[in-house]
Amino acid sequence: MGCSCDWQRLRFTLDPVCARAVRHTFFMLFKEGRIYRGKRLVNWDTFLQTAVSDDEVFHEPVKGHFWHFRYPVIDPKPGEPAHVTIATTRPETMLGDTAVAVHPEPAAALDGVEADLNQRLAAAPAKLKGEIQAELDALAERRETLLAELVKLRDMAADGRMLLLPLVEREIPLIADVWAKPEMGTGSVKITPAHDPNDYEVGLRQNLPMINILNLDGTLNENAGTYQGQTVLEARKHVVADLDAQGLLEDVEDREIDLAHSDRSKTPIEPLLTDQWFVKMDDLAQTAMDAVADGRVKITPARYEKGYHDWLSEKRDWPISRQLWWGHQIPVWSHECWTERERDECIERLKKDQYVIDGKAVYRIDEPPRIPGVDGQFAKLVTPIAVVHLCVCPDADVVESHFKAMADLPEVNGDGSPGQTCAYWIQSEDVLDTWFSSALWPHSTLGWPERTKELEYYYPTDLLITSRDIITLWVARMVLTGLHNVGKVPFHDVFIHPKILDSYGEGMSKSKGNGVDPIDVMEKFGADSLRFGLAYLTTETQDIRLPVEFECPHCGRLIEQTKKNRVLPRVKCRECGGQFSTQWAEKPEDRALPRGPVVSDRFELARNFCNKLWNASRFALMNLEGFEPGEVADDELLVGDRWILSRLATVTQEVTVALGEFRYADAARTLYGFAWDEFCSFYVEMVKGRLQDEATRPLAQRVLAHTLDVLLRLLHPMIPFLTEEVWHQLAQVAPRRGIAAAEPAVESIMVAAWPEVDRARRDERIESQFALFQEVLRAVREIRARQNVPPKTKIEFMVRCDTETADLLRPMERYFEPMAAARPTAFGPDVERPALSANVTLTGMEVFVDLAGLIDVEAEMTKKRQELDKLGQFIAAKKKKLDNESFTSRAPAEVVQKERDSLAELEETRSSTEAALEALSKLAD
RNA sequence: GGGCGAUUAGCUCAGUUGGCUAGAGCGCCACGUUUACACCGUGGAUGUCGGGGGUUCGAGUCCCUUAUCGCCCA
Repeated sequence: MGCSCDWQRLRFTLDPVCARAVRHTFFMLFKEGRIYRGKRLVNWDTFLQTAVSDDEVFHEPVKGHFWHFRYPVIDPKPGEPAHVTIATTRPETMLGDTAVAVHPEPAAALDGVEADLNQRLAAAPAKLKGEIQAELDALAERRETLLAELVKLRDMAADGRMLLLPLVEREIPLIADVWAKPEMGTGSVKITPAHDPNDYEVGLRQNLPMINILNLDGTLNENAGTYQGQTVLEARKHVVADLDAQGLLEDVEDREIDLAHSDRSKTPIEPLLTDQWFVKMDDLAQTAMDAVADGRVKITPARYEKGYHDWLSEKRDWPISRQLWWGHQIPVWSHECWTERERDECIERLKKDQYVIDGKAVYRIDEPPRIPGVDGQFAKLVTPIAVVHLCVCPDADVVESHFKAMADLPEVNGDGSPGQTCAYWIQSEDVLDTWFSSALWPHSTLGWPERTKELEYYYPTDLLITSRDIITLWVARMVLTGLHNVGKVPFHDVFIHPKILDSYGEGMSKSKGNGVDPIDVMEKFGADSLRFGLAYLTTETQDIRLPVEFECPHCGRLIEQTKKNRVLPRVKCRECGGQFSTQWAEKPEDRALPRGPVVSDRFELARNFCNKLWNASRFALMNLEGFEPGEVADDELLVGDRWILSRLATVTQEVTVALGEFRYADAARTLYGFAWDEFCSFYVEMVKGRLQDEATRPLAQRVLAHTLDVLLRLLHPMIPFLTEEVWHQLAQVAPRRGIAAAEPAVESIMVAAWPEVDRARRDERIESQFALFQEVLRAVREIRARQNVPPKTKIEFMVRCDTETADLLRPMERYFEPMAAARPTAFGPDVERPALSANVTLTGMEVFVDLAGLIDVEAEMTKKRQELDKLGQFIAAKKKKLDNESFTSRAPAEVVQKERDSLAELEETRSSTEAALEALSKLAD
């Protein structure tokens, strides 16, 4: 795409330079106590035996059951129920239950739900009212039958009643927690903190034990007692049967369950509680918030700052462990201590270690909380009494090998007899979240922690351009690590670009197959078109639709891209029946087919523009033969020259400002309009004649070469290849160029200076003079088209206007011939309307084309009537506005005056149009 | 559920601080290959600015509300 990458300094986050920065950062954070180990539920794929991220999980409804079980109450008091009934879709998880919850305020909770439903009922369309009413009825019923029971249970919970978990024979508490929804199920809910995300939250709130019953392969572990070794589904069957046998199965409902599946293995996900490493975010997050709040980092468009702040202000700790086979392995070595003596000896040894004393190795002791109430019970909890974690300084390899060697040290028992090898340091098998190394990118790539000259020179960088879904994952973390490690923000500006959607308004993704392969676009339209096309699309909005079609390589016809065909490796053309391959073609027989490229209007626009620019450049180069550089004196310049130079200065200004504010689409659109509608359509056309004449040629060449030179430089960021090529060709004919002073051009446009705004060239008078000319030219062309006068037939015209306007138009006389095959015969106030003529009335001007023998009176009269009709409407609207007292008295004076002037002009136009119509009707008679 | 964005011509999009007789490209219609360009030129047709309310002399633009769609977070 023509990106100017620094190919001399390639980096990959896993290479030694970046890896060192990762180790260094981890060590520092560990030493500062910002890294700790904690529990977290992950999506566990039991088939692949790996954790998968949330976006690799899809939900699919499957047929299942809702089983209602009774848990016996231990020592119920008189009047209290002997059982609590819970309902579950995953019976086997009851083996890991550590509580049953009821709502602390069941009546109030039901009131809330009811109020909510009533509100929805009032607002709902008629066809949904029935459904909501049914829900309300069910709720009322529930209030009758269940509420008293729930209140009783809540009181029992407050009184500390325990339940006996069946099969496992474990005592578990009845607790009050808002997670229990009185409107759902039985109103009581079993709590399995190690196997359900919501229950996990409850477990944290209520300080419940978390019992993991699952092995990594999806079979049950020793905590499941007699069910150990069974798969989840086997255990489910047996648990249900055993509870049934004990008379504890109350009911079974059929139910659709929204089950999470792994995208990769397509097997159901098991939520699993695992040990993970976290980075504490409290003050780190604050530094990143401050950097944006005080403007050291500016996010564009500004609305994205809100998301950045909201996310950071939650200060949620950053889980950095990933269970993947690749990545930076977490540089922590752990030792599990199963006895207090073992723990104490391990710590003693570390305290005396020279590396620890020198601060080159740091350790932390994790003492998992002893689980209350379940010790000695059926569930034997395999938890060491302490785990010592060691992190070593990455700078000295010896430190690491020193501790690695400890693994082999024989432990000596207190009585001097040899014991087992205990100081066994095991490195975590997990790897770091890729965002951990990516977060360091702005400084790790420059050699940090070394104070390299690259770091000195390039850091902080200027601008990061990225996608909005990555603001929190990446941008925030780069800011925070940059501040932590280097002490300075990594960049001053962040520009968030819009996202391209397909014709259905959906984001592009690999699984949907609706992505557009940029290689396809480049092969079909060229790299410049892709780049300019994208710049043209880069507006301030957040999404852009890019509908694409397949182009049949056999017949060239366009085939709509549908949800069906966009994922196919080969597509058959409906028109010609020919088959072609797509970006998904992998099999040799598919790849052998001709490729059907994906095309879009958006890239056609860009391609056409590049083509136009190329042809205009070609014209210029052809006509620069014999070019001689030379200073251009102001008084030599013609109106056309002054005009294009004035416009060039304005456009340079606009584009420079737009790029500075990241308004890429504005810059692209401005340049598109200038290059096509002004440079090509007017300047090039006007200069043609002058280039044929030896006397006028040198000056015209100098202005043309200069204008092209500046235009190329302005377009170069968006059209790098074409502009570079033209730049070189221009250097062949005009190695020295420029209008103020001819200077040698640099060898590549890549290193050419950005054009400076030549303010002195900006000339409003010239621009309005030129606008007059353009208006008259358009009028003449319009009459020709309207009257069907063949393009080659020369016509004559005259303009009635005031003398001032006539003076402005007269120097442009010569351009009407080449541009409209027309010759002006008179300008000024004395111009009389020719007998046989068509006219166009402009503000302050009337253009007459003498059409003796050519005129189609009827067509002309129709046109005039249409014009009068429209004018009448405009005049009526203006009059109404000006008759409105409150407008004339309250609107600013200049606005009112503007309206008055405009009304006067419209009325003038109307009277001359009426006169023209009258003259025509006389002719018709 | 919360946040952000979109809704303007058949399609894809512009429209700065309210002053608009609402623009562009593609597509459409008519004419035209004049020696840079048919990936072109000239001209033309096309809009209740999603719906409803409000503020204002004046609303595509500001406020409220509602609908539909998309994205992010829970």
